[in-house]
Amino acid sequence: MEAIRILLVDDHALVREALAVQLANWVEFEVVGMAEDAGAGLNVAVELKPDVIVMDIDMPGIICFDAAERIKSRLADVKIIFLSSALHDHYIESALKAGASAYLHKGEPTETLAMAIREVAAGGNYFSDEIRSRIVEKDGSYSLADGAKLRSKILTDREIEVLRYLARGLTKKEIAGLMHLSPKTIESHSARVMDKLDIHDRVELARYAIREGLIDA
Amino acid sequence: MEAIRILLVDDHALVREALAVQLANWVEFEVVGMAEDAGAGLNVAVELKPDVIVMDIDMPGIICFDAAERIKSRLADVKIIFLSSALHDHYIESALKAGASAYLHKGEPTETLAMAIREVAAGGNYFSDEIRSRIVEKDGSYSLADGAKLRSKILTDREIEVLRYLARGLTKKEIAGLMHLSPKTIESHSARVMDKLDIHDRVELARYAIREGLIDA
DNA sequence: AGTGGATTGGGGTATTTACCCCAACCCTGT
DNA sequence: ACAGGGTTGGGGTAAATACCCCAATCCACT
Repeated sequence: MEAIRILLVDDHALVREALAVQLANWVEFEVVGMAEDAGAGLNVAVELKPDVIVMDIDMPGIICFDAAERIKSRLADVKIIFLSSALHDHYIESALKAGASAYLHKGEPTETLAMAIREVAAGGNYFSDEIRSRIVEKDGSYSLADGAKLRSKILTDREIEVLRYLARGLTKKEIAGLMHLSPKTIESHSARVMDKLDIHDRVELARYAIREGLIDA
Repeated sequence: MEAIRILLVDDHALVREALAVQLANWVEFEVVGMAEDAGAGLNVAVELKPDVIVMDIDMPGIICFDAAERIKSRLADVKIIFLSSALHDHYIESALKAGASAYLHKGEPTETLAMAIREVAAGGNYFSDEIRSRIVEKDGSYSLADGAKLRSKILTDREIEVLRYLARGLTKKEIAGLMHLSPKTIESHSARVMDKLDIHDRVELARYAIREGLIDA
């Protein structure tokens, strides 16, 4: 049996190395490369063509989902496993949209990660229990269940764009300038975002955006 | 030579186990226990009396500094090493006040952690370069340098209290009600906080409070 | 062809914020 | 005894926010 070739992506050298050593306990795994951010992960991935990419998401925004999507478009066969300490619906949804084969909590023991790797390498999926209860399968692809969608009420692209500016403390006038729109339009988007999220002031909005990983604190 | 007995505290099972395996590469280290949060760490520490405690700080507020302080008061000889992916002045200051012997960034390679462990076990200290530039030594104990203190300007108790409410999105009127004070007083505190921190809107204030661990996102 | 959602924008208003001024009071340290 | 910092509050103003109303455009879906 051939080894499952693994690429690790995590911005913490300590965690990265530690995971690599851990996975070396399984003879069927071979960690062929590591990268310290999603961008580097993309480059290394196309170069090494691993079977499975284990990608840590937590800190620096949503670029990892972006990178994952681009990786999948170039290497259709690669399986992506997301590791996270947060289980926000937005993360889960983005991961699923990016074509993740697995999503698991960092709190799980290494055995679970090993199982997930074997599972996805064989063409399957793995999702932690808390996540499985929030997603639905359809034609072999997964998406957020409606219940969860209601919780992470679906914001449109434009709304999310405005939300990110709002949550960084820009005034509506400033945002209007940046987006080449009327302040009144920003006002409209802002009001609809607040309505959808049932949030009624900017501070709560900012905290929401931080929790959902839309911006850093 | 006797082994250095180590206790690992990290809320991610994956990271915890991975670190343990990593440290097993050094014969002079013995990981005698692990805990998944600061509270459990306190209990395990008094039970096992390790030489060194490696404690991860990132997520759940400031309890770890609290726990660290209590551990130090019960086991004066134990050395505490903090791991963090953030280098906020408030964290550093809290860690130093709690009696940390080392503080290092998670981005460092495992060798650096090993070095730090050896160093503190021998009675020394270890701080990453970025940190060493921000702290000063005095009579064997360390504290934040004035420059850094200027950046994390010293807020009074009352100011911090008001800041925490402000950062949670309460209006000044609501805060005044909660604290049995005039809205004008809250206004005064708020203005002084913004002045000291050189922050000019509530959203930035909230993000500051979240970064500093004063509130959760 | 027509419905609906997304995007864009305007009018108006009440509340809240940020910022300026000022001044008591109390407590602590010299 | 006196200075200085912390805490408490007031008056006033300009800006920003939250929230209500409404409507034109455009694009996709059936």
